[in-house]
Amino acid sequence: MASVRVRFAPSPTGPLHIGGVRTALFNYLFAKQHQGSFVLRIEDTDQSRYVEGAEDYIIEALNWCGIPFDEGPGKDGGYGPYRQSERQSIYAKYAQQLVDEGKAYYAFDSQEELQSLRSSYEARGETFIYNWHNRTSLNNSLNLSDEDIQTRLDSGLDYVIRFLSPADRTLTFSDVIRGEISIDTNVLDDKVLFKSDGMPTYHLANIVDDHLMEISHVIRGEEWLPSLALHNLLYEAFDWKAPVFAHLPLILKPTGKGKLSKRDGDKMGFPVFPLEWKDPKDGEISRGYRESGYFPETMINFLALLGWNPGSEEEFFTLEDLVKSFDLERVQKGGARFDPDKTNWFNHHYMQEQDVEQLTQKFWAIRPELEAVDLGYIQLVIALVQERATFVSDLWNLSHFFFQAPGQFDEKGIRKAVKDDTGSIFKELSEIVKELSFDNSDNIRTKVKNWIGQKEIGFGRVMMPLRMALVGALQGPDVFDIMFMIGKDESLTRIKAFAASYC
RNA sequence: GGCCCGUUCGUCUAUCGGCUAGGACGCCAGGUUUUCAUCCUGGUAAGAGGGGUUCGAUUCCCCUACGGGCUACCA
Repeated sequence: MASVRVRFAPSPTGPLHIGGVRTALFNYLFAKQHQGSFVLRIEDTDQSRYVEGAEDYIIEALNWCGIPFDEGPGKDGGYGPYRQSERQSIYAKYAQQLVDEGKAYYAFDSQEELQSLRSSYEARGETFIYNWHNRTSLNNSLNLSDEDIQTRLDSGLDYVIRFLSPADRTLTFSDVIRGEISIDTNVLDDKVLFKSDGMPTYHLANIVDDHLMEISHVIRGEEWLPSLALHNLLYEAFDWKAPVFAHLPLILKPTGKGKLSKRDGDKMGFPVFPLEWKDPKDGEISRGYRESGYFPETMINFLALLGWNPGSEEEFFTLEDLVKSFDLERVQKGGARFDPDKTNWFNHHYMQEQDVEQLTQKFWAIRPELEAVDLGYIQLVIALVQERATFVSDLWNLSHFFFQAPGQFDEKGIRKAVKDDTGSIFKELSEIVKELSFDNSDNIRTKVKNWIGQKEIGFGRVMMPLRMALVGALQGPDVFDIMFMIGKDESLTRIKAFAASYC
């Protein structure tokens, strides 16, 4: 049995968006599951759309997600080079072969001519299609003598090579996800295979490279479905065995119409790119999942479940789990709306799985005010608030009072917590706390609770203002854990400061 | 407009002719937390419409509607 080889073939025209990441992920999973190879091929045949830095971005994004390629730029697996711009010399030969065999032809129509033809058709409410019904009246080699063709070629006239689409055939081909698809070749156009700038179009380069790179399965986005007929016809024309095809559904906007776009993220406040991206042209910055505090595990998990499901009720999948469970045939046919809420829910889950020590490091790294604080102390704090956080950036809001006295006090909390007798209660409480051993939080808890019990004033009368004094708001972990952490002196200081301002 | 693909709770989805249509996110309620969050429990909510086929259709077929993609010398 031939080995499995799949490829992810993005065009370096900008940052990779999460739809692209998912395509890469599904390719990766399929390859690993079959002990196959995951190839990265850069489809940069359109020089005008090339964007500086996009290729590096793609590679970094795959690495961050934990789905590195086995073969690709800088990682030769014997099928390189992996940038189509570096394979330019290969394509002309194949285009020429099709011309020689009468399966393709030279076309000399200028882009302006074609444009005006399209416009005039459109004005009549029709669509211009360059194919069997008009190719004999257009400016191409089908209508010229061999000498005329040669003269034109020799004169350096611009030309493209177009595929000669067959007429009156009904093509049927299969897709792993969608089953059988059929199409009438009469509606196909004579696609340009080779451009006048000497570069192949996507269609030619794609087929030639997939063949030469011995790609066994093509897993790509649904936007390529309409090209499947052409691609099959090309395999047939070259007499090559076509790979197995699988077309993935698209990722749609959370609300409204259409596929997910960069603008949706800006508008609704979530990233659509794995990594932050700065546009080299206008300097515009697009948010990235990494920079926004999402874990790679989150990315992988939510993308995997967008359009695929295991058939069980499990929701949490690591990359290793996915390699085992993934099944192309269980991929959804319809497009899936992206759900930012569920993505955050996944991140909360993976936050809980984070190693406390590493989490402490990450937290410490983004909070300059913690520079001089003992890491062991920070780690104890993190352990106390980790379950409440969704992002690393949440941690400060959840824990600042462990490191510094509250700078301001929540007004609503004050109204709720402070009563007429709060001042006298705090006075007495301070005396009690002064005598307490702060060896552990249980001791503080027991003693203070006993005292409240004896006083018969109700727990809320003490606990609420105490929390306000310590935290600055009616929130946070257990009050006695906080007291234990910040220590006796600091606890007393905060109680005193609070009493001075609010009692 | 033409071609192709699709259509189960608001969202992601299970169901491969026979169920009170299941789960998750969100939302709501209750419990825990004498706070907030987490967490736990419960609730809310769906088969686009119309025809067939069948003893029986969410499931198979057709039509319509709606959604999506493509329709470049872009990928």
